[in-house]
Amino acid sequence: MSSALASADLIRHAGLRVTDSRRAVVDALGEHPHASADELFRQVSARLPQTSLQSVYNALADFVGAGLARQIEPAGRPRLYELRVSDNHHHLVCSQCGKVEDVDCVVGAAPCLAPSESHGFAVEAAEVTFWGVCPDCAASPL
Amino acid sequence: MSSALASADLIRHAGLRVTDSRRAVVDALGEHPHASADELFRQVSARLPQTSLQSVYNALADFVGAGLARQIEPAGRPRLYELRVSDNHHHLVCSQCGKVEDVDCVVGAAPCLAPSESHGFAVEAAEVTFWGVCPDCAASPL
DNA sequence: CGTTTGTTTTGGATCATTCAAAATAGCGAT
DNA sequence: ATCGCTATTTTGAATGATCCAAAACAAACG
Repeated sequence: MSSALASADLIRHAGLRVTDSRRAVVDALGEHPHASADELFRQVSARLPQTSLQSVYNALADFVGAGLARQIEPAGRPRLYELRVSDNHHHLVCSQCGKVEDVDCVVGAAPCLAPSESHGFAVEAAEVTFWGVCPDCAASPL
Repeated sequence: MSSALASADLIRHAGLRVTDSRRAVVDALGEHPHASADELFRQVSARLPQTSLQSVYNALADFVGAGLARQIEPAGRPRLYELRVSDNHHHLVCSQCGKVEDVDCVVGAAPCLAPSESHGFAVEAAEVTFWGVCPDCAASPL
């Protein structure tokens, strides 16, 4: 398997020490993009039972700090993490089940980065969240 | 003063009973758009000391339910409330001090509502948050 | 003015996240 | 291979924002 090596390299190249729990978190994130700390903890626990939730939080914070992961925070939901960091994409969230899909930047280049009035702010980023109902939830009315 | 009357009307027309604390919350929201429950509680307490934080939460939840107020939730910050509900505008948040400004819908009508791929979702809304540094924070480096 | 029903209060619970100190383990140098 | 330095993990507890539920209270209608 090359994925074990790959995750180690990702971590090392980010300037972090390679540990079992960090590898497990990276792997879990690869299999479950848009997962919460808690979901990742459950995934990691399956293979590395001694890992603590706190370690998952630590790893995620380190990854975000090192630019290896990004976090998103849909309103009213726990923070989610993803490995896709190199591009500026947005998210589509199911308002019923919380499922998240990636959405490429909407209108071409960077109109996302141009509010009509900037109130003197030095605008650094624009975050777009689309809310809707996913196919599964549309099919099974509550 | 007409504002006391105005807030009562707003509340009544939303189908809610008019109470001192609700009026106080509406008034505080008028003076402090984009305020958190806690900030509003402090404002309200100044004039109505017996009011509880829970009542402010209750009032805000009722307002949101009745379409009188809207809530926004900038990542990593407590929920904020605003009375401006009739239009679909967005927000510009200072990443340092948290100050929030309104921004009218960016690209004209509703391109905000058109993600490039919708993954089969029935898209209902788009939420845009611009992050930047406000003039005050730019002037006074930490 | 009394009744009904919605609202407020009080006190506590919950969830996600963070803090801090002690124990442990990478990994570069020996 | 081992040492030692320092980063990381663990453990246990704390925090902040929000919500829940039952009892006391009050607005609005007749």
